[in-house]
Amino acid sequence: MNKIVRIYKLLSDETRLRMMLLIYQDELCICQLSGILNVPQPRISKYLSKLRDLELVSNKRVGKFIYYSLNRNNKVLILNLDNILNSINEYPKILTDQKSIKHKCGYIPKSN
Amino acid sequence: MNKIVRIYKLLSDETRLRMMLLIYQDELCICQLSGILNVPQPRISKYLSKLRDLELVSNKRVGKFIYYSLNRNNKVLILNLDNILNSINEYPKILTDQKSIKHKCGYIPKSN
DNA sequence: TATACATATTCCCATATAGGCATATGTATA
DNA sequence: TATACATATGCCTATATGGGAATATGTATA
Repeated sequence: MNKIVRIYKLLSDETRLRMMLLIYQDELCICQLSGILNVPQPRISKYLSKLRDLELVSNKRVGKFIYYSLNRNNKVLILNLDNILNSINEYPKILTDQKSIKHKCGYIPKSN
Repeated sequence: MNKIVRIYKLLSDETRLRMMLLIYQDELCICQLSGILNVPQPRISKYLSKLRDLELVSNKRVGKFIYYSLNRNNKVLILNLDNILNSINEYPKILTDQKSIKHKCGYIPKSN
């Protein structure tokens, strides 16, 4: 039960949850996440490292940037994120976050 | 997002999660939960009070005993508990807990 | 109404945790 | 190879949090 409990713990913080939803939809670099969520870079970096510990994210480097995205291999996580997205109208912040993804920072679309 | 985040927080502790699964299946009094989970009574009582804060449990008094059960009105909570029960074989502890419900303490079955 | 038992709450402390700041590491480019 | 920028990590502190022990509250019954 260790893993599932740790996943719930990661979900139990609003900013981190918003971040997870962002990289569930798109691959984003830390500077983008930092900008969208208005949170200092080291904090984003630490959040991501916790996700890495549980193998819930992948990243790829493109030049100076490292693009993070959420893995789809964990049922509990996906179940919960999908559930939120399906009721996105109940979560205005999430809606706003999703809208502010486009064209920021050094963003390079997925086609790369 | 406050409520959903608080629910994840409640789910993010193994003992509390086990307790929630128990009262999702049956109405149980605190002494039973204390016995099954091997956790002191005041702690169980505190766990339940957090669930009460979010209106996730109901209780009814029968003499000296107070029987608690989980409400079914919160989608996120039910989604996650059902998910665990559907994969119960991955969680041997939960399986054991469910089996140890019967005939303990002053248990009075639901027919009351 | 005294006693026993179930549950709730208060108080207190040890521990964990989050988050800031500084800095290290890695990469591109002038 | 020096500089600039993106990201990761280490260190430190304030704060939150969990949990224990004691005790209060509520109920039944002798």
